Amino acid sequence: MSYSVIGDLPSRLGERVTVTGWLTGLRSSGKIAFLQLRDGSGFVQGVLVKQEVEPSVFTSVRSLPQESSVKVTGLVREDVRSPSGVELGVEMVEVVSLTSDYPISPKEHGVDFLMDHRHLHLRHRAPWAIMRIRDELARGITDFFSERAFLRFDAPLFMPTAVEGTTNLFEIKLSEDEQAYLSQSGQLYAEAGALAFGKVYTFGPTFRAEKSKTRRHLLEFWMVEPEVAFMEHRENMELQEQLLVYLVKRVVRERGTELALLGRDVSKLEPTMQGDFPRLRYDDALKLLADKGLPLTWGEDLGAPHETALGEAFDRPVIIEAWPAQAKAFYMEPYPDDPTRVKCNDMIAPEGYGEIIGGSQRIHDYDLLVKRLEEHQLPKDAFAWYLDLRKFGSVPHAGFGLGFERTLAWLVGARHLREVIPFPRMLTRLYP
RNA sequence: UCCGCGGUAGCUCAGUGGAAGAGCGGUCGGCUGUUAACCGAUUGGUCGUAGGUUCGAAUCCUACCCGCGGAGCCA
Repeated sequence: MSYSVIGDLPSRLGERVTVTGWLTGLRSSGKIAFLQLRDGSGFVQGVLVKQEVEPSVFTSVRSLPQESSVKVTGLVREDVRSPSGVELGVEMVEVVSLTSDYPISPKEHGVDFLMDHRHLHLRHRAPWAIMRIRDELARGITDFFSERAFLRFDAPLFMPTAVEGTTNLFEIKLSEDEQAYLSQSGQLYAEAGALAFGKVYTFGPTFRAEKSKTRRHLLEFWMVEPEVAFMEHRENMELQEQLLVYLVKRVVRERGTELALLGRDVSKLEPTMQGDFPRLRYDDALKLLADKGLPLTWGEDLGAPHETALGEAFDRPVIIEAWPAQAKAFYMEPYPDDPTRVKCNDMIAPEGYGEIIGGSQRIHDYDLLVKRLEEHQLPKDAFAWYLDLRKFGSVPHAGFGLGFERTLAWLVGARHLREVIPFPRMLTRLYP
């Protein structure tokens, strides 16, 4: 026997089908029962009329608890009252497994309760819609780069040393006298990849041991890090903009049902689809912030309120470029006419979602990079291989890192990053 | 690490010194088109933990634990 998929039912009007899935809810009166069914591909309502089936079938179905697993056979028919336009006229219900005391009722629940039951919560509508959009976004990323002849290049997760300073790293004890750290960025390895393959990108998990308890932080999150040989600062920003435009267009086009289910106001994403992201130099950003009553001294990094203010000042992502060298990482290429600034940029999402991209042109001069390592008191031995990239056929190159969950949270309008990853890892959350 | 808020029924919460409550969920019954259905009945408690004040503490005080939001830092 072959089973049908709920998501396909609108195209199968008039057919007798059997769907497999779970009962998300049930309402009944003395003579009619409504079964809310879910199979992962979508949702459909089954209608069971008492006088059309065996009396015992009606009685047993009426008392099925929420989340019982079932196989339901019936006729697919049109109904204007259904959100998907179709419902299932139920003829037979086979119970696969009865459930009792399912903890998530169809009423309001708190965050902590839902996260304690995340393994079950994922079955419900909002997580369902978000995970389908997450999948679309991930495939959008691989398609975007694949279409542009980038090689997917997987960076290691165990690292011998820090990429940018030793704080905020999770330590892993390999043996009594050897330790490693969980990767906080695959960038350095992506640079090796760029010099081997021209255009590469990494896409994988990243770890930051920051004591941050905010809606914009996870201990474990996914990052996309493209790196391109012979690409410089300006092209780097163009690539970032193209990627964002592509991803937003794709998600809006392919996942409209899910965005609607989440109540996302898609009109807020339209400006982004037009491209043409505003670009501010760091100094201009400072002026804009001062006008908004958020003054900063030159050289300081932006704080959360500054980021929010900048993000809210525009209807699409805003790029902040040409930062003071002192506020940025050691590997960033300085401007030749002004070594106090580096060729880098952040991209800040609108609607208060904060920084979603950090990118830069990397230093390709051997001596300058050695000098920077010394200035930042980083161990030169550990970076010997990284210096080799500047010793053997060094070229200008650039890249960036895109925070996958932050981008996704913005697209779906999530209140917190923990909503957009299947099992969030936070300071206070390792279970389930 | 710091600042603010919170912890009462399975869930969401009210109760701020005088008899532990409501809605939802569960259970039983009713209802032929429900959309978080509705109606009736019923079930349900270590008031975060420990100590203190008081004739009397969910309520006031102290300490601790846990969670939520934010800051710093970052994507």
